[in-house]
Amino acid sequence: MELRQLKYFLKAKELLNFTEAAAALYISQSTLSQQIKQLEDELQVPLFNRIGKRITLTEAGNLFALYAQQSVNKASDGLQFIKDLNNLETGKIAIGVTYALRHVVTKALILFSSEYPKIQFEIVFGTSQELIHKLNHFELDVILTFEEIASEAHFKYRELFTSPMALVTSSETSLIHKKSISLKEVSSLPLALPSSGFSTTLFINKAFEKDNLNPKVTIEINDIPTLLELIKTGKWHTILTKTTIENEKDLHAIPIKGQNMTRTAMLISLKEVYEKKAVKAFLNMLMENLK
Amino acid sequence: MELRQLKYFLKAKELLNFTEAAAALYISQSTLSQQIKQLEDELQVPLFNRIGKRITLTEAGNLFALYAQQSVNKASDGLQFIKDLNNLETGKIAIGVTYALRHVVTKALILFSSEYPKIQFEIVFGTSQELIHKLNHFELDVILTFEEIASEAHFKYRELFTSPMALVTSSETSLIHKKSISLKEVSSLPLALPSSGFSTTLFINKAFEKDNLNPKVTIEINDIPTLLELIKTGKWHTILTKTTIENEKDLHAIPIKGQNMTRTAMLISLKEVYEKKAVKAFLNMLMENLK
DNA sequence: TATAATCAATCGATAAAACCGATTTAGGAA
DNA sequence: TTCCTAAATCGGTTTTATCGATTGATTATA
Repeated sequence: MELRQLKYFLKAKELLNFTEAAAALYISQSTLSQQIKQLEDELQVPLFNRIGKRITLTEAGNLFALYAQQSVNKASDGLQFIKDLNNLETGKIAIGVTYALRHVVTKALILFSSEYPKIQFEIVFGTSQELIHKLNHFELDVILTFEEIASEAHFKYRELFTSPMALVTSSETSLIHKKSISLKEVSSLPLALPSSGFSTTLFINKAFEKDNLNPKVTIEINDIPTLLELIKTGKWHTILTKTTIENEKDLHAIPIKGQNMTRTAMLISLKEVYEKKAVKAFLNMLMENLK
Repeated sequence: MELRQLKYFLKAKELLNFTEAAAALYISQSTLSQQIKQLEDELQVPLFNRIGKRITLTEAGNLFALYAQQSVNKASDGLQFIKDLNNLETGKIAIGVTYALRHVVTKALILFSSEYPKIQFEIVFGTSQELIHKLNHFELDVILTFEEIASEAHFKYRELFTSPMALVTSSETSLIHKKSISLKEVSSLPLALPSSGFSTTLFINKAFEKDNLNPKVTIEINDIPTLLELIKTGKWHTILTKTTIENEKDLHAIPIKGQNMTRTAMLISLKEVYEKKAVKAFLNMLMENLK
């Protein structure tokens, strides 16, 4: 039993005339006869009565038609659904973002959703490690994060922009007039940093180590909004990429001096996994929006 | 898109391993690869990600699988349904009966229903002409009636039994002691007959004509139960086949003398129309029951 | 009533395609 | 590295879907 045969049968049922049905199907009458016969052989029951040159449906034919129609419909529904998927009329995008890049995503998200309102989103915030783990387990389509120390062969990397590492401080402190600040100066300030799992912390700790500096880290915290809350009190300072506090009114970012004190924001996805049409479109819009 | 391909795809989806799926489907891995590829080409989207030697489902694959599964299911449901039909676990039998033969049908009906309780029945009582009309319009599978004057080529006839024409009279009348009665005697009695559309009436009127007799028909009526009601009063007599009043307690049948005074009960069906399994089984049981 | 037209079935031939085995390619394991 | 394994690819074979022509039978019509 094949969909082809079911379609032939349904057309023959509709027209109750093999010759016309064959014409409507763009096949020869001979072919139609044979395919119907084959279907009947498989079901071991005639679907049509052959009364002289006329045909009528048998009971079996009439009842079987219901199932045949549904089978054909489901298949064509599936085809239609895939087409919708390609036209961005359905589908889901799962994005992982490190907190530092949340503004980049939200801006693109708002724009994209107004153009393709039917596309669903799942946004996952987390550390780079967490997100990469999810990416490897096919739970995410793409992640937005800063460059990794070691690049992996099965990932596809797309650079977005660079952002300097910066001392983040309350707008109220006396530091805000400085154009830039050295790592040594930073190390003497009371610091509250993201937990060691965060890539920014990993990155900056390496820099301190290299310069043999001992920063005064009094707080480690794994939630950035809470961290920013603390910084706003003026009692602590922290170190983040400048992008992270782009839209924060009460905070100020002072770039840190040094050659390697900039980081590159990247898109990371799996090289060999088919990239959904919707994801492609979203990423294009996101990158376009950065220019 | 063919059911074959959908089945292949679903098996591959289930095992996530082309080699194993091919083995489970009793086809070569090469064939499976090709058929999946063909399906993907038609949908214009990959269903599987090929990550090294592993495969995983794409979003499209995962969503399409729902439709594929339903399409396959509907087709196999159809097949199963037809099998049930052949096993008499479903289906409908439409029988036309002339009133005279109702006991024959009801007896078989009760017996058959206890063996095949899932089979539906539609019983249509009517005159031979009415029933034959319905038979020709495929509204009935088979009819039970007495032999027709003219047999038609596109009908299939099966004889059941013969039954004498009889004068039917109330059990109270003085006639009940007679073993038989002549047509001439009958013609002198007050008669209530079925309407002229009934084959029994057509039949007996021809016999009267042949013998140049003028029967005293005071009532014609097209409903047999009402007719019998009238006969029970003893005021009238009627002429029916003996079978007609088989189970009537208050009535008595006296066979009419003469060579052609018996009628043959028959099954009539359409020659070139497929006879349902259920109908076959029912008619077998009916005929078996007459022995 | 003969004749023509029509329709489904059948036949033989052809083109299409499903399928297989062998080979290639490449990832993953030892 | 080398071996093992899984999917893709290639070339050839078998199967089958398809066609055109014909047959057989029914219906319409002249």
